[in-house]
Formats: sequence, structure tokens, C-alpha cells
Amino acid sequence: MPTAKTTVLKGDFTGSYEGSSYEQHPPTQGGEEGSHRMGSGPGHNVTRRQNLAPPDNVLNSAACAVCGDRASGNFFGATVCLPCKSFFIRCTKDGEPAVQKQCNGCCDVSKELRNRCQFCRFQRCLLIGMTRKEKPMVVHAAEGQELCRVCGDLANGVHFGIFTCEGCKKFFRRGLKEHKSYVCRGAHDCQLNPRNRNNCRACRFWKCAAVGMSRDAIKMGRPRKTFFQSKTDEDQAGLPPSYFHHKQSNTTPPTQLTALLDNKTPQRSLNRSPHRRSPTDEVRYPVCVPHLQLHPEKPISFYQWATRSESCSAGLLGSEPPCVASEDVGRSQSLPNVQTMPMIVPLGSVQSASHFSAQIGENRTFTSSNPYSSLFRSSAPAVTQLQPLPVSLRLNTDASTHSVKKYKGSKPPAPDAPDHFVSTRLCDQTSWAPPASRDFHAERLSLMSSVNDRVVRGRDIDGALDLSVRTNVAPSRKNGVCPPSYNGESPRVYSMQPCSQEDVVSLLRATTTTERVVSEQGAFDDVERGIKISRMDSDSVHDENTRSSGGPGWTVSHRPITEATRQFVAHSDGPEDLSATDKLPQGSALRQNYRLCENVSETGNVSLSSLSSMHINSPCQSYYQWTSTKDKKDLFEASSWKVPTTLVPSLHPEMSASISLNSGLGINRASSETLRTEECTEINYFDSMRKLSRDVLMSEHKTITLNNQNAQYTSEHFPSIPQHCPGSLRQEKVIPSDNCHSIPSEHSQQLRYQLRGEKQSTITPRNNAPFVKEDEIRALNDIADIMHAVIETSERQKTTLNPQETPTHSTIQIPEELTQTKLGFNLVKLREYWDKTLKLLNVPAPVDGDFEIPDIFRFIAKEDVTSYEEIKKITSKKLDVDSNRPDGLWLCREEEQNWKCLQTHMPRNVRGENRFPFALPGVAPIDRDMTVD
DNA sequence: GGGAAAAGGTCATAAG
DNA sequence: CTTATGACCTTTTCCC
Repeated sequence: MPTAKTTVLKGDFTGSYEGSSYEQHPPTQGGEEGSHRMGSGPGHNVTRRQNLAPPDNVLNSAACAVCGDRASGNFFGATVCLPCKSFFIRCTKDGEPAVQKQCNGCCDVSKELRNRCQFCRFQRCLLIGMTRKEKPMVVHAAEGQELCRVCGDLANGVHFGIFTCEGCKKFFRRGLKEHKSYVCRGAHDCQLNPRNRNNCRACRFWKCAAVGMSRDAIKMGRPRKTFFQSKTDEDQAGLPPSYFHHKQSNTTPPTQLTALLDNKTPQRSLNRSPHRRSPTDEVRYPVCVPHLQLHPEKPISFYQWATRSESCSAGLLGSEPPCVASEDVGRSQSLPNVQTMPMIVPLGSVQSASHFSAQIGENRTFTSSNPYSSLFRSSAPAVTQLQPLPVSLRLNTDASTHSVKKYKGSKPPAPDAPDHFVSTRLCDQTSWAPPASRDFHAERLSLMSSVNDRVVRGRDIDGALDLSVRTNVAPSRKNGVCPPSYNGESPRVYSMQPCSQEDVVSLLRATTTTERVVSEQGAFDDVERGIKISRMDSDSVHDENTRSSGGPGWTVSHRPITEATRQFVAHSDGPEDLSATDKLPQGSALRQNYRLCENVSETGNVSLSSLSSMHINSPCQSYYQWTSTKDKKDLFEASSWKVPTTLVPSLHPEMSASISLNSGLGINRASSETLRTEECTEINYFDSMRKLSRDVLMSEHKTITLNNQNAQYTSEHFPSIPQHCPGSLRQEKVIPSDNCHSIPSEHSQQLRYQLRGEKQSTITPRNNAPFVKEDEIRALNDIADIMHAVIETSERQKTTLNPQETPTHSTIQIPEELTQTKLGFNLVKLREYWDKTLKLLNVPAPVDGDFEIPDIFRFIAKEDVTSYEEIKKITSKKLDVDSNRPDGLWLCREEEQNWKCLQTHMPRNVRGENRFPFALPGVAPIDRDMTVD
């Protein structure tokens, strides 16, 4: 029988906490930690609200008690208009209002004059009784009552195995259900109480998990009678205390659980191992303790708890990766003992976590913060000698376009918009329609020309233009407002050119917008859009149909997976089952390494570009261990985007310091080299490329990038590598050091196999690879030869030029035809270009059809391959040309799908606590009201 | 099958 | 206008 619905009187807070044992506390002054506060819904009213709402006709005719304008309803305890409601919200948003008295206190606050004096208007609000009712910070439970283990509010039962209030129950359930990935804007140490529990969802969810809420702990139905009857005091020690209220008085001494939760000294011994429990001492309810769920037969560790599917799916571990390897791995003698690995737990949980760790026989240390995150600070002395860091940031143009569109909240470009991936950033900022007054072609030519001298340095080993050529900072921010440094005239290009801190911050803001969307809306919305802001610590977007390149923070990528990719991965040393990463602990280094394996483009090329550029030039490798927003913030503050000159003594002002190589032929193959300024010539550049390519292929120990989460593993198995060797071990190539060594990939492979529970056959990851090493070497040699030919051509051109007109830092111009094509990658034009090159080199060119550059170079050295048809046959790749594309030239089917996806998915307006930005050094926070009406 | 308890659903509401 | 929240309500699950 449904009960009659009650109508709630808006703003009626009377009766809150009536009948409860809450203590009424006056509101705190100045607010509590964190000024951010989510809409907390009816949470401020605890008792069921009465049907006290006046009839609509009464309300409609009522006047605002503040200004006399027509009231819109009852808000904050008074009948007021919307402007006054908003005014009151603004005044009380961050604690006490900041309005100062600058009058005699008798100003007219009528409708017409209400904006004249904020002080008097706010006084009027207070006078009529407007108030924000909040829950008390501390709640005391009466007899028989339990407090919520998460926030301390009154619990109304056991939810997910733990006594919680209704709100936390619902909150936790939502978190699990909706795959939310919350971000703490603080230090993951937000204190939770009934009043501020909505301030930080990340910490609230962490707390929920930390106290043991879990789907595994769900106990449906009626508890067994024997559950209460067969327990001795000792056996009851670890049980939720409320269960004993059914059988005994509430004077039960503190149990292990309550003692830990309340930080009291338990009266019973805490050293009993759960292993000692008699099998007859059946505990039907999982005993939930902080970080551990003890089970009589099979105690599980915090790690096991943390890596349960729900914990992972909820993104719990993504925000602060607490572990590096699995328990199974830990049992191997040849692998690190995870029992002793430091484990990261939420702040305030160290003691209890350590306690229970010891209780079940673990000898593990716990820390509340990433012990590695501060490593870069330990090398801070060099910060005294700083020079601006020529950061090379990359944004995929198409992805940044996505970003803009999403954030702008405007429609995607019209289907007939030409060159949408490029031109949208040049489009009208609100309609996405190409303005008739603008010549896109000319603009792009101008853009390309402006960076032409740098573009050549972005040319990849395979001759393709580096993606960063087409990188720009999207004129982001909502409603078309651009980042502060964006002048609105032409797209700012961040492409192999020095960026100022302001530029970086601008880019950061532009991209973080999307990141926030990703983290807030969850992975699966964005999978549909095929967008991700990659973070090495985040797997928020993960779907078998989408791959994103892992990047140091800001790589925006869109990379659909094709069957060809799967095949490639299957025949490489990557995992056969791409979805296998789901089985790995989220946020763990292993998973990240796995993702490197997945970092395969639709061309079958393994992209290591995300590992190549930025982090090498960064003052430390900490980009790879960004585990939270705070980490990023700290990194900003510590590095100030400068690099110790002692580390990079002679950076080329434009070229950055590193040259990296994507082998394109397999994972775990990368090499890099630093060029000094005087060495930064094209010849040296390509010589280095050639050298690197051979190094990559010839090296017995394929370098594998490990981040600091692997430091523990590294130190145990490679004692010569200091544990504090920051970040990527490939750093050895940048900062030569006797202390840094590369990691044989076999070990990584070994880990993978063990983690997957598979038998490791032979550690020859390339056994099934389609090419043998010699082929690759020849192919890369040919590539290098091609590049040399290009250089020679350029040199010949240079000699014909007037020396005074010769560019000082570049002589190779982008072929004009490339600049006129979509992203410079029009296949027809590109093929023409390459045909010329190949002809120059007297290399058989493909005869027909579309082609993919990597394939060309992969097979070019195979003597038995004489036509592109054979190449296609071997690679089994198909490039579908579809006339439905606006310009009639789909690159592939995925592009078409993306295009259609783009059209069907509208961006969402996102609010909430994850709203960017946090304060960045030296830059004023973004004005959230920065809108264009 | 009844009872008990928690999971799960609904929707008014605060807040922006 | 959107969103998150949580008090209340309904359904599910399990024990007796």
C-alpha cells in the first residue's frame, strides 16, 4: 500500500534532527576545510518533512521577504525571489559573508535598489530568518543506536557490511554503480563528518571503502540465529558491535573494530589470528574492518580487498594507486614480496591498516601518501639553477576539437563542415559553422607556415609529420572564451616549440576540462565519444573498443582499435587478450605496463610517443606518477616548469633535448638520445635517429619504461638501481648515470604471465611476430636512408639559396601539397609525396591502392614484396574509403564512426566538485563566471 | 510461508 | 535549467 506522498516545503528546516540524539551545534565560523560543497539535497533535513507548502496561488502572489519582488518560493527558510536566493547563496557559500558595512545599515533593499548595498541586503536576509541549516559536525548515538562508520551520522542499519547512514549507503552504491572516479582537491585527507561529508566525494568514497563497505560484504536477508548464539565474547571481538545489541546491552566493551574505529585501546587481545578460528565458529557475516575483511578460513589482505573488481571498477584505485603487484605474484620467490611492499592508504588510516596488516601476519608498511611522489623534490637542489623548460606539449587536433566541443556545450560541427577535424578550431566559436568570411585554407597555410621551420623537426622516423605539427591549444573554456594566453586571432601552436608557463597552464586548463568530464562522468560515456585525456594513473576510460595512448598527463588521444590492431598485438609481445588488463589492479604499474602493450594504433604501429617527448625534458619523471590532482599541483609548484640546468646544460632552444624513436615494430623498444645545442643539426638529428633505430633493434635488453610504482620491484630485482631512481628508467639516456639501468623486458613479461596465471613458455616475445629481426633492421636502415636522401635533397636546395635567406634552424620545408590536405595526411597527396621519395631512392613504390606508411616501411625491405597488394595481403589491413565523409575521404571506417559518434553525442554541462581548476602557481584561478552570454 | 533486514528504486529538494 | 543528495518506499534475499 503506497503511502501518500508528502510535499516538502522548500527551505523549511524546522524539525531537523528532532527526536534524535544529535547535539545541536552552532555553525562554525569561517567554514570548514574545503570551501567546496556539493548540493546536498535534502540531506540537511533529517526528519521527514511536513506537507507545509502553501498553495501555489499563495506562493505566486507572495512577495520576496527581502526585496519585495515576486517570490519564487521558500528558500533557506524564507519566501524570497530567485535573485535574493542566489544572493544568499553567494553570501554564505564559503562560510561567513565577506560583505562589509559601508553604510548606516538602513539602506533600501527593494527590488530596484537591492543591488546597491550587499550588507543591508544580507542583513535583511538574516532578519527574515534565512539560514543554511547544516548537520552537526558531531553526532552522539543514543542507546541502541549506531553511528555511520563513514561520516559519523546516525546509522540506520548495516549497508554493504558496515553500519552507515542512509546517505553514505546511497553514496557508496552510486559510486559503485556509476563507476564514478572522484578526485580529491585536497590531499586525500579530508575529514568527514555529517556536515561536510558532501564536501569531498573522493575522500568520502575512500572512507566508505576504507571502513570496509563492499559488495562482497552484503548480507541479504535475515541473519542466522546462531550468529548471535554461538559467539563468545572473544569471538565477538571482531564483529560489528551493533549485532550484539540484539543480545546484550550496549555496554559492550570496545571491540577490535570499534577500538580501531574509535581509536581506543581494545580490551581484548588484538593479536589473535583469524586463522585460529575454529571452523565451527561460523561467521556468516563478513567481518568488516578497516582495510581488511577478515574471514575465518581465508583472510584477505588489503591488497586483495583493494583489487576486487568493484573496487577497481569504482575507480577507487585509480585516484591513488596503492599497490604494484598482485598477491599471486608475491608468492613467487623470484618476484617482489608484496606482503612487505609499502601500501598507500588514505590519510588517517595508516595506524589501523598497519594494525590489521600485522594481525593477519603481514609485514607491510603503510603510508598515507605516495612515497614516490616526492622523489622529485628530493632532487630539488638543482632547482636553484633553473631555466625555462622548452616544453613540448601535444594535443591531437581532433581530440582537442572534441574537447572544445564538449566543454563548449555547443553543437558539433555541421556534417558538411569541411575538414572538420582541423577547421573546427577555426570555426565560429558558438555555432561551429564555418564562417564565410574566413579562408580556412589560407589560415591553415599560414599556421603551417608559421611553424614550418619547426615542423620539420617533428618529422618522424618514418617521414610522417609528427602529430604535434597539428597541435594547437583549443580555444577552450565554455562559450568560446579562450584561455588567457590565447589571443583569439590564430590557433596557438604548441609544437616542438618552447612554451611559457602560461602557455602550459592554458593548455592544462583546456585539457583538464575534458579530464574533469572524463573523471566525473565516468569512463563509459566517453568511450562512446572515443575521447580520453590519458593519465597514467587513470584507467577511467577503458573499453575494448577504445584505446588511448598513455601520456604524461595531457595527451588527448583518440585511437580506436581495429582488428588489425588486435592481430598485431596478438603477434607481438603484447597480451593476446586486450581485455586482460581488466584483471589487473587498476592504477597499478603492471596495468600501466600492460597498457603500453595496448598502446597500439590502428595502423598496427605501437605508439611510444607518449613516452618520448615531454617526460624526458621534464625536470623529473614525476609526470608518470601523477596520482592525484594534488600531485600535479605539487609538481607544478615544485618544478615551476623549469628544468635544472645541471641536468640539461645545453638544450636547444627549440628542439628540446631529446630525440626519441618509436620503433613501430614492437613494444618495449625505445631509445632516446640527447643532443646538445651544437649538435642540433638535421644531419645529426637523423644520424641519431638512425643510430637509435639500430640501437632499439640490436639491444639485447629492450628498455621498458617503468614508473615509480615499480620502484619497489626494481630495487628488489635490480639492486644496482636505486629505489629512488625517479620515473622512467629510460632516463638513463637523458641523464646518464651509473645508477640507472634498463630493465630487461623479460621480467616484465614474466610478471605478466604470472599475473595472468598462465604458464610462461619461453621468453621470446617476438616468436610469433610477423617479422624477423633482420627484416626490421633492414627496414629501419632503409628508413634512415630515406631520411638521409631527404636531407641531401634539402642540402642541395640550401646551396641554391641565398645564404642570408637560409633559415638558420631548418631547411626542409613541408611540401605544400601536404599542407593543403586534411591534417596533412591526405592519402593521395601523401602517396604522391612518398612516391617521389621512393623514386628518388630507387625503391619500388606501391603500385595501387591506399597504403599506410608504417606498412610500407615494414615491408619495404622484404624482397618478396613487390607490390602494395602483397603488403595488404600480409597485413590484412583494410582502409575503407567512404563517400559519406564530408569531404568524401574517410581515412578508415573508424574515422567515419567517430564522425557519426561526434554528431550523436552532445556534450554535457558538468558541475560538481570536480570542477576545475585548482589554483595554479602564478596564475589566477579561472573565473568560473567567465562566460559569454 | 512469514519475518527480518538490507538492497535497490523513487523523487523532492538543495544548490549551483 | 542541471545535478547530487538522501529520506522514504519497494523489492529482494535469506533464515526459521
